[in-house]
Amino acid sequence: MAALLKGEASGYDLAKAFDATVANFWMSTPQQLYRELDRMEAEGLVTARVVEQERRPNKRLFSLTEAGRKAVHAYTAEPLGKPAVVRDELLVKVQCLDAGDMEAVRTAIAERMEWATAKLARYERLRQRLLDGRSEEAYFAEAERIGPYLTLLRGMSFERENLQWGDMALRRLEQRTAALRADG
Amino acid sequence: MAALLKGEASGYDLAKAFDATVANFWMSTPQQLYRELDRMEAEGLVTARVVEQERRPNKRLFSLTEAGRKAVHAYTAEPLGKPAVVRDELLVKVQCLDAGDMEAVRTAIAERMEWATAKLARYERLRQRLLDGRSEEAYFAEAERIGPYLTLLRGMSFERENLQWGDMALRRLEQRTAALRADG
DNA sequence: CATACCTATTCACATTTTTGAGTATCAGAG
DNA sequence: CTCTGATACTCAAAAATGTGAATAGGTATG
Repeated sequence: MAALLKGEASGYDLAKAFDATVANFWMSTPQQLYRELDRMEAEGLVTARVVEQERRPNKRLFSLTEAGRKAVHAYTAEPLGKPAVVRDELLVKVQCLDAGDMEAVRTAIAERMEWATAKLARYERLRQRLLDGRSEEAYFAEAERIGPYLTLLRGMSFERENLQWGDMALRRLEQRTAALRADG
Repeated sequence: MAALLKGEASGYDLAKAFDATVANFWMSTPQQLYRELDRMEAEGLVTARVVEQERRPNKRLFSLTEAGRKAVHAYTAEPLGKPAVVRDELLVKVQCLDAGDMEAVRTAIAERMEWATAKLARYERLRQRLLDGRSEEAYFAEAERIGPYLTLLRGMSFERENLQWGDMALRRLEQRTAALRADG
């Protein structure tokens, strides 16, 4: 979770930033964040600074300590435990499609595609903001941090794949129902 | 979990079949399977049939009941709760790459690529087994069940994307270290 | 003939994740 | 002036998941 601390931020800020940037490969609820932050504070990896706000509830701004920075470094160095965890209900439905409600599955795929389109658009906006007018080449050469950009690209390619696959699947299903109808 | 019951099978069989076919979008431990099977038996969605084996421990063969079949149908019809859950440690490391151990992250990406290659090969073998000599066109037209084939294709495109992205990322990182060295 | 791994399942426990609410303040809409 | 919604958290409890080992016979390897 230390992944998200590249600047000072409140738990609330993080929860939102999460959605925008890392939701792609890691999901989380606010509760989890706060718990982790508390834990990390106890371990001395982050420090909290309470900011009194006149017209808002107080918030705690967290920042990485030297120890935290080291922990991040150590984390990246250690071998990765598991390859990846994917859990996609849509694909479960597609898997049982032949014994299930074909029409509903089709709708579900279409919905997923819409959703992917929207996400792709958001990613693209974020990407343009990161690039800030520069070419990708220039960005990779100049930018301070390229990690987030690389993960963003992975998220984009994932959503594009979703779209392509969905398109293919819908076409195939249509062909099939047409063929089956013709067959009797 | 009802997703995997298209034929009679023991818990052990399922656990293995899982790895081969659905591990792609759903992960599970044996315990979870057995627990779910017990639960589903209690709910009447599956029936168990004990098979005595001379030279092996006895096993219970499960099959879907009519109620189970209906439950599957109902499941595919209901709207999907969450889009998907991805949780990839590699991308977390890539995200912190700039504050972490660049060399280690590079190794991790390379490892992931090897792993993806292996997985792709297994998927391809499975695909050939499903096609069984037929063309894809023919398969979609004739086959009894196309759901598993569609999810398999999704798994394959996912791994291919992993490879492409990894390749790109490694190239960029190399370029960058070269550029930074030249810069001082 | 010892060793290790495969079948087939179960148990107990630990950890994680999710769910759903509760607290409190302020801004803007109607 | 009330109501909704955003900010900024916290708590308790349930549900799901994962860990690690125990059991117990069989089969293949050296």
